[in-house]
Amino acid sequence: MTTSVRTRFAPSPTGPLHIGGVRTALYAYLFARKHGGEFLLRIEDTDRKRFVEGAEDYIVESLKWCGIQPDKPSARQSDDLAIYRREAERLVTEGNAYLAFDTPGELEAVRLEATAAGETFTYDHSTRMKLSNSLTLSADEVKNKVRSGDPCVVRLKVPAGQEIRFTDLVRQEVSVLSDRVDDKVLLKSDGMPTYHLAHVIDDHLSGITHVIRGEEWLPSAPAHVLLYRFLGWEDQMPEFAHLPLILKPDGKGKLSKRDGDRMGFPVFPIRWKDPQTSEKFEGFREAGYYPESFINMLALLGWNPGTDQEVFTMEELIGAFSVNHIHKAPARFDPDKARWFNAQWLQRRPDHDLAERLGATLEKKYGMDSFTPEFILGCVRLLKPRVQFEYEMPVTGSYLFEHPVHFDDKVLDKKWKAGFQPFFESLVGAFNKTETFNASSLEEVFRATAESHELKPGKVLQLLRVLVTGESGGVDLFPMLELFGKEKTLKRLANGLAYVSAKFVDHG
RNA sequence: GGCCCGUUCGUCUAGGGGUCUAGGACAUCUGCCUUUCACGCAGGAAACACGGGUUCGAUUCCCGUACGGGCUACCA
Repeated sequence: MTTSVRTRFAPSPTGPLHIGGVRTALYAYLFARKHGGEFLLRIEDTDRKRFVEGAEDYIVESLKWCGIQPDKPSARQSDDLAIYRREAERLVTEGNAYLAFDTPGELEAVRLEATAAGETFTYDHSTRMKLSNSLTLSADEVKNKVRSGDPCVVRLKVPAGQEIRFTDLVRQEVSVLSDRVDDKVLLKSDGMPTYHLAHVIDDHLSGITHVIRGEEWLPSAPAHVLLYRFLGWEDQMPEFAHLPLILKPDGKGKLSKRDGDRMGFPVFPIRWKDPQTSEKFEGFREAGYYPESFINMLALLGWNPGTDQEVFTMEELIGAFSVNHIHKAPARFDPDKARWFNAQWLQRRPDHDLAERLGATLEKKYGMDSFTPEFILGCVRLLKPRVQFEYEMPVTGSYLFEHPVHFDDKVLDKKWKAGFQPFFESLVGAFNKTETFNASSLEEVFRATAESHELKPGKVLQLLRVLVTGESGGVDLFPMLELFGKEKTLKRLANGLAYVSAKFVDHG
C-alpha cells in the first residue's frame, strides 16, 4: 500500500509569522496538494517563556488570508505532554538518553571557561563523562536527586563515531559524523519537551511523510534521524526538505521586521500588534496586496516552474509545484517585483469587482449616490491599466470625481497662447452640437475645430485636459469626456475657461 | 572560533561538460505609440565569485580560497 503524502507546518506561537514562514507553509501545502495528500497545522507551544498572546490566532488568520487551509483542526503540542515524557523515559530506559543535573549556571560557567581557553564547549560524547548526569553519578545518587526533586533534563546520548546519513529533497545526500552532533536536551527541567523530541514524536504519530522546513534545521537534522532510530521508527521516517532562507532586499542577512519599517514594505502577511510593546506592523494585506499576488510572489521566491510562466493561481501552483525545482541558495526579497505581481493580479480582476470597491470608497468620501454605477465602472476601465493597487484609483484619479479648483499653471503658462480663447469657445459650441457624445466623434470634432482655427491639434490638446481636469496628465482624454457626458464636460470646460480668462486677463 | 549549507545579470531565476554569441522576468535605459502619465510594442546595457585541477573541451565535475547565510540554548 502506498502511504499518501502528509505534510505539516509547525510554527511556534512566539510572534507574527513572517514571509519566510508563510513560504514554508505554502511549499508544504503545495507539496501535499500536488500529491493528493493532506496538509496539517501544528502549534509548537512547548516554550512557555517565549509564548506570545495572540500569536496562534495570528498564524491561523494569516494562513486563512493566504488561502492555505489545513485539512484538520490545528494540533497543539501542549495538549498532550504525557506522551513526550513517556517516550523520553523509554529512551532513558533503553540507554539512548540520560538524565542530566547540570544547572544552567554550571553549564554557563563551563562554557565561559572553555571560551577563555579558546575552545567551544559542547555537551557531547567528549564532555558528558565529566559532567553531572546519570552516566557519571551512581544509581543511588541519581535516585536520590530525582526523589528530592533536583531539576534535571533528559539528554540524547549521541553515539560517537557513527556516520548519519539521510536524503534531503533539496540537497540530495547529507552525511554527518555523529561526533559533531551534541547531546541535545529532549525534555526540559520544567517537564516540557524540546522541539527536537516533540516534533519527531508528533510527526511520527500524525503520519507525516515529508518534513518541509527552513534551512535553520539542517544542522540538527542528524539528531532527529538518531531519534527516529532510537524510538524504533526509522523505517517510517519522513523525508526531509530544507528550504533556503529569505534575505533582506539590500545588504546582508535574513529579512527581519525592522527591514520592513526601514524600507517601507511589509514583512508580515497581515497586521500585527505586539501585545507587549503595543508596536504595530502593517501586513501585506493592509498594504493593499491581494492574497493571490502575495502567494504568487512568495511561491516564485526560491522555486520556479521550469517554464516562463510567472503568474499563477493557487491551483496552477499546485499543478506545477515540484521540490526539485527549489533553489538551494537563499533568495532576496524584492519589493518591486512584489508590486509587479500585484499589478498583474489587478489587471486580471473583473472590472465590476473593482468598481464595487471603488464605489464603496467613493461613497465614504463623497456621500451616497454621488456617482452612478456606470460612471464608476467607466472610471475603473480608464484607471485600471495605470495602477498597481486598488487604493491608487481614487487617489490618482481624483480629478474624475472632483471638479477642479486648482489648475496646472506650469502647463498653462507654457502652452497657453493669445488667441486660444476663441478656439476653445468654438470647441464648446461644437461639443454642444455633438449628437453622439462619444470618444471618437469628440476627437473628430476637436481636430476639425482646431484645423478651422489653423491650429495643430497637439498645440491645444493638453490644454483641453488641463481645462477639464486641472491636471497635466491622466487617463485617456476623449474616453474620459465621453464618460463625463456632455453636460459635465461643458460645465468643466466653462469652469476651466473662466479660470484661464481671469488668469490671462492682461494679455487676452 | 568550530560545524554545516550555499555562490549565474542590481534582484528573482533558466541551463548544465561542446548547441552559451549564457535564456526569461522585475528594475533600469532608448525608441515607437501618445498632449501627458500608464499600458503595450521594439531594442539596449547588464551575470557564470576567484585560483587550481580532471578533460580534446568547463559556467557546468573535483579541490581549495573568498564571500554570504545558518547552526553552535533547558528557543523554535
